[in-house]
Amino acid sequence: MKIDPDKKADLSAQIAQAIRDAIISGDMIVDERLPSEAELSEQFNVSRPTVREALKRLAAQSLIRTQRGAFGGAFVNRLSYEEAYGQQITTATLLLSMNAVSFDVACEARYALERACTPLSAERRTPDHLATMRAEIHRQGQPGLSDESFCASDVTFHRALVDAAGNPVLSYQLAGAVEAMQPLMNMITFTARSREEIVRLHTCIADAIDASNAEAAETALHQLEAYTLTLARDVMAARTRKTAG
Amino acid sequence: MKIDPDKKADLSAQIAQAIRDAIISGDMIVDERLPSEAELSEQFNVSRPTVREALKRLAAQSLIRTQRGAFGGAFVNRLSYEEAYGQQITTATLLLSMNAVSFDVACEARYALERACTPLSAERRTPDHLATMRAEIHRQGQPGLSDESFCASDVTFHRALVDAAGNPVLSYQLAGAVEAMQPLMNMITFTARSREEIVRLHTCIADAIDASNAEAAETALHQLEAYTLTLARDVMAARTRKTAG
DNA sequence: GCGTTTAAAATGTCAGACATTTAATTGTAA
DNA sequence: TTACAATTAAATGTCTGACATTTTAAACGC
Repeated sequence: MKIDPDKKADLSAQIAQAIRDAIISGDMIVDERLPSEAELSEQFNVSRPTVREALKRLAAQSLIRTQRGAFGGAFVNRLSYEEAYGQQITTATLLLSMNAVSFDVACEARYALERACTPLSAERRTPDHLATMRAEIHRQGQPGLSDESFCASDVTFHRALVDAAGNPVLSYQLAGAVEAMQPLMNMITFTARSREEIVRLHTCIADAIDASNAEAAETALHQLEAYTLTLARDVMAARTRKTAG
Repeated sequence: MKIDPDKKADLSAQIAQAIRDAIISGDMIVDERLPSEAELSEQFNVSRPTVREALKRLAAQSLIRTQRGAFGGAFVNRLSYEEAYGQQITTATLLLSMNAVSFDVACEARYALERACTPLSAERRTPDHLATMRAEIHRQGQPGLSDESFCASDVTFHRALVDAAGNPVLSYQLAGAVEAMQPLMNMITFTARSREEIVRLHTCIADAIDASNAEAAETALHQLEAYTLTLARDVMAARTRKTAG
C-alpha cells in the first residue's frame, strides 16, 4: 500500500482504493489500526482533508470505523452480517427504483430465490422459525390491519422462511431481494378477499415446511408468485384506466 | 431534507444520511443536481470540508457523481447494474473473508442460488449463452491451463448459466455469490483428474440447459456441489496434516 | 457568422488552527 | 499501598481562508 501514480482520478478516490485493496487482499487484518490521518497525509503526500475524504469513503462502505481520542484512530472493521444487510438493501432498493425494473422481473427474482431456500428450510426449520411464521399468519388475518402493516408482516414471514434455511449467506442475499421489493408491494391495495388468499397460501407454506415437504412449499410459492402478479396487474390496469379517463 | 438535530453522530454522517434519505424516498430524482458545496454548507450551517466529507460518503455508494467546472456539481446518480455488481462483490467478498464463513456454507448458498436460476435458464437460454458455456467447457479441457485461469473460466461458465435466466436482478444477486467465492475456490488445486470430472458435470449442465431439461441441470448442479465440497475437504485435510506434522 | 478569448462557477487541494474526546499517566490523600 | 482525581497527550472532528484546476457560457474580434 504505497503510491498513486499520476492518474486522473481524485486523490481521495485513489487513496481510498489503495487502502481498500490492502484490506481486501488481507494485507490489513480486522481490527488493525490504520496510521493516523497526519501520518497518512505524510505517507501519501497529500493534505489531511484529502486523507479524511478518503477515509469517509471507506467508512461509507463499512470497511473502517473510527474512534476519537487518544489511542483512537481508524480501524479495519469486521463487516457484520447486519451491516452487509443494510448495504444490500440500500443498493437493491435503489437499483429497482432507479432502473424501472418491472414488477414482474423483481417478483420473479424474489420468488426464484425463495424457492432456492425452501429445500434447506424444510430440512432445518426450528420450532422458533415455525412459531414466527404462524404468528405472522395470524396477524395477517386480523381485520383492522393497515396495508402497510400487512406488507411488513409479509416481509417478516418470508424472512423467517429464509432464515429457517440456517445459512446466513443465503439470508443475507435474500434480505435485499425481499426488502427491496417492499416499495413495489406497497403500491398494491390488499382487499379482504386477496388477504384471505395470501393467508391461505402462507398457511400452505408453513404447513409444508412444518411437514418437511419441500415440494409442497415450492408449489405454494409458485402459486403465491402468480397471485401476486395478478394483484399487481390489476393495480396497473386500474391506474391506466384512471389516467386514460 | 433540512435539519440535523443535535444528535451524537458526525455532522458529515448526518448530512450524508439526510441526502441519502432524499434520494431513496424519491424527493430527489435521477440526474437532479444537488446544491453546490457552498450552498449546502450554508443550508446545513457547516463548513465546506464537512459537506465534502458527506458527499464523498455518498459517492462511495455510487449515489451521486460529481462533475467539475462551471455548471458542474453533484448529481444524483442512476445506479447501474454494473455499479451494483461491484458493490455486491466487494461486500460479499469481505463478508466471507472476514467472518470465517466456512467453505461449506458459502458453497451451499452459491449452488442453492444457481439452482434457483436453472428452470428459467432452461426455458430462456439463447444460442449465445450456450455458445459461451460450450466455449468455457472447451477451455477448461486444455492441458496447459493454470489453476487461476481454470477458476476464472469456471466463473464465466456459471455466470453464463445465470445470465441465461434473462433476469438482471437474479444476475445481480448471483454475481456476488459466485465471485465472492473465488478466493475460497482458489485455495483448491485442480488436478487433471478433478478437472476431468468438473468438465464432465459442466457438460451435463450445458446439455441439460440446451435440451431445456431443468431437472437434469439441477441434478448435475447437486453433483457439482458435492464434488466441490469433497475437493475442498481434501485440501483442508492435507493442510491439517501438514500443520500437525 | 464563426472562431477565439475571456470570465465565471464549480469542484479539487492545501495550510493552519482550534475544539472535542478519550485513555494513560501522574499526583494526592486515605 | 491503594483508590480516586487531575493532568496531559494523542487522535479525530470542525472551521476559515486561500489557491488550483476544470469546464462551460458569454463576450469579443475578425
